[in-house]
Amino acid sequence: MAILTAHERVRTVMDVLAATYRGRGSVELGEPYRVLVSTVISQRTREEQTTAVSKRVFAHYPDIATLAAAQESELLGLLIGSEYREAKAPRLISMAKILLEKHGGQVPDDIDALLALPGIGRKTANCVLIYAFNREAICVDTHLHKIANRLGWVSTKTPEQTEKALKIVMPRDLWAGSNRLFLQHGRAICLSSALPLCSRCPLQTWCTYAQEPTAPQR
DNA sequence: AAAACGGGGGC
DNA sequence: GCCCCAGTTTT
Repeated sequence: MAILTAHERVRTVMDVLAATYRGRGSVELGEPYRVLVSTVISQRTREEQTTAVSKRVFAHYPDIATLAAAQESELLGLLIGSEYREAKAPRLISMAKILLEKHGGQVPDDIDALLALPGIGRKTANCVLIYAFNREAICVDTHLHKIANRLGWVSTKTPEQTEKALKIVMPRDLWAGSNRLFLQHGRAICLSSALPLCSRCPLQTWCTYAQEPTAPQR
């Protein structure tokens, strides 16, 4: 029996995920402004809420210039349903102003420029690189961090360490699509709580957590 | 590295 | 009422 490389093992598991969550493994590109803003809205926020809130926000502020000129109180109202909206509202407006003043009204496609924007951390910056600019990046959210550790692919404390470790273990062509795939799996099966639904999980045979559950990782 | 931030929806 | 959730920033 052939010995599988780490890349081959990871690919096998992600093929199963892609088959389980049809369509979730492919990357659909969007307009950079919309990707950036909807990704900020999505921070700590469920997908359904994100969709509804984003729709409202874009109806009022269709581009960077209109967002930069927004009244904070109005934006705050539109953001109801998105977590931490009181922090997000002023940051989104100041972000839009910075994009106008320092980036020629464009969303930068550079990780460091993105990280320098208010309210943009590593997770959001990588999401923008992936969904706005089709770059090969890994967007590590709580689900990917948790599941990569449970599967035994990495053994890391922070999302940044996970990103670095995954770039070694995961074949490059799977990086970008891993985001949606693991999000879907994390909210359906591999729950953050102490009781992930391992008995229903298609990855059991490859998973160290399913074989020996330990404290949940978030 | 850990704590603070902070609120809507589902049960 | 209680618990959970596509993070970022500050200590």
